[in-house]
Amino acid sequence: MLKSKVTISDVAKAAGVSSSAVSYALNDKPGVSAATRDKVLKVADKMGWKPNSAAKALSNASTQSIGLVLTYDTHVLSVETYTMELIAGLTAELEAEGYSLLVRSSHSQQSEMDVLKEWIATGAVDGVLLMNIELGDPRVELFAEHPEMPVLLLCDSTMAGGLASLADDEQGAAHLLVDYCHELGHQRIARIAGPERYGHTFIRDNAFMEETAELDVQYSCFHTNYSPAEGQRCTERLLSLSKPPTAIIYDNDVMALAAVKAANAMGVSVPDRLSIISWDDSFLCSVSAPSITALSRDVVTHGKRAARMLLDLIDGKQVDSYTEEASELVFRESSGPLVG
Amino acid sequence: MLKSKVTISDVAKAAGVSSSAVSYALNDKPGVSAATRDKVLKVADKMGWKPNSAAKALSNASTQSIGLVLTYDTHVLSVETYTMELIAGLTAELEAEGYSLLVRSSHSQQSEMDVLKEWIATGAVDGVLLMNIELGDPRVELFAEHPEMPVLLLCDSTMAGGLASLADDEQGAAHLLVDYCHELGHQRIARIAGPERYGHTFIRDNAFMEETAELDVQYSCFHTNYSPAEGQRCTERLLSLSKPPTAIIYDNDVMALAAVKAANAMGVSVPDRLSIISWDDSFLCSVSAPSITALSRDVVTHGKRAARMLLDLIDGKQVDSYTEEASELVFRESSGPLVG
DNA sequence: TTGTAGGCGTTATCAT
DNA sequence: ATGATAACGCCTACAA
Repeated sequence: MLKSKVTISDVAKAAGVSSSAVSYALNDKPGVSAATRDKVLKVADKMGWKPNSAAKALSNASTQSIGLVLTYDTHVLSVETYTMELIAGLTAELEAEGYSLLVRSSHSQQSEMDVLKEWIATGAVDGVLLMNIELGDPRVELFAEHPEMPVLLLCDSTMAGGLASLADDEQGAAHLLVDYCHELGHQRIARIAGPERYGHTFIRDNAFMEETAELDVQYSCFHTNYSPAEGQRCTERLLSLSKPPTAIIYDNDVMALAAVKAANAMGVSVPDRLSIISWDDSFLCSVSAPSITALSRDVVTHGKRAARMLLDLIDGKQVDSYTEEASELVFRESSGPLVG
Repeated sequence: MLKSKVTISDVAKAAGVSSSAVSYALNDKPGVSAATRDKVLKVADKMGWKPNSAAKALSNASTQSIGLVLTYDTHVLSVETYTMELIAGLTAELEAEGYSLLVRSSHSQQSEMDVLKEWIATGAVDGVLLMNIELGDPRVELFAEHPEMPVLLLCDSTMAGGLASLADDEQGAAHLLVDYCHELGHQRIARIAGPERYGHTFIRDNAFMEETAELDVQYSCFHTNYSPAEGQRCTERLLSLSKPPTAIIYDNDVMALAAVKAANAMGVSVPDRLSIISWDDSFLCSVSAPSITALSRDVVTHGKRAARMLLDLIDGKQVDSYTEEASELVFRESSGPLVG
């Protein structure tokens, strides 16, 4: 029966060696003979020794954990699966290194800053992951001032202020989407975007303007708070125009779903008169009727890569900012050429 | 400019007092005069002192965190929002106490056990939350053997082996569902359940058998892996019977959604010929066409209560097992009396 | 009321 | 190669 409090000096006593010999043996470090190492390992195993994380952290300054602050309100969390998939990817990759994910939630930007400052000051985590970077985000400046705390930003490198970042290929995605609409013959396309303050919205906005200008396609854009209600409202507004767009791209899936309903209610048939495309793919897109064409990205893999990069940063390795391969478009029933 | 490494003795030196005086002052403990306390607090604040979490943990045996192991595979995580909502509730409640949620993932029951044993042995967390309890779950025994580690089980108290638990009112929910179907005039009802090994499936099975027997309603049940594919398959099988059920209850929403499609494909109109009800409510149920009647529970609040109970356990308070109020049924388009 | 000293478990620095 | 010993930062008897 293993007692739960076996210390390194207990093992040392039992094995008849010093505690430093035990430490070397258990950490696979030189400075101890093979015979001693074997004996120590055997004894430690039999006694059920496990390293005390607090003591290790105190002496090492290594907590074996990375920090993530959740800022989404619960309404969004109960609709979107992005964060959960990201966490799944993160923890899966961290698991292999024995790392944990330390999660805190915050109800405001200020309280998130407080948590981050606390982490920096107390060393409660070995590294930090930042998501939903905004334009002029104070978090970027905070970590720029504290290079001792490894940090990875999930955003375009142009917004990372020189810090390491991991981004989706928004430019490539915009190209894919606009090209697809253009090939289907759509001349007026619109986009219902997320909040303007988010960095990735900004990047998408630029990319879309460029791509549509290139192909000489008419383009308009509304910004929303990602809610189905706003998705519906903007869709109705666009469809009421004398020359409504014939293809609309939505920055998330719930707005696209709301749009399908709105179009139906207005008697605009999808996809014959209107193509609806979602920037985010999810189960919702495939079960919707009609099912929704969507840009699919592998969020779990994204999370794994983020964890890998952050672990490398913690290891002191050189880590270059990275952009994921362009997502792929999953063709479903909600999009097609104009009919009639 | 605050340096990030301010220790308690730095503050003591600056304030011209001893380190113990500083400790007392900062922790609001007696043993120091009001004047000294004020001075210490002022100096500590000016120097930007923050307690080093590792040192605190080492001397206190308190890590200010609770542990949660994610075992769901990524496929399930990308479809269900339950876990994310639970995490949102947990972290929201923990936030107030300055606690964090420590998340690990595991790919097997064995690896989850390893993580839990590690937590118990190293004291990496102050308490543990266990979800998806199975019949004869080894985790229950593990924590029964380690009463020094506070633990809360999200399951019926009958499966908790004497440990503290927080449960949904499955009995009440079953009563609600069966009663509703019976009042609509359904005489043959079926249930497409989750995996038989889960404790809550077991509890639901029993409750359903009792409730249907009570009202003399014919009842049959299939167990699945929660996937839409199995939801579809079981639905088709049931609808092919010479005397098919006229109401089917699904243990989760994605199966209910798949069922709507399956019924449509077989020419069985919903709800005129078949009522479809989901045990779990989510955004999916409201956007489905037809929208799906569902049992709605507030998972975020559930998570908050779980965190509260676990914090109380950590505080050494007496915590009684608790069962949430029965969920409520949200009436939508997929259910109704038999027509024709 | 105050300060000193010892312990928490580990790692790192010295001697031997 | 090995074994004392000193950090790491905090808390808490205990002594002054």
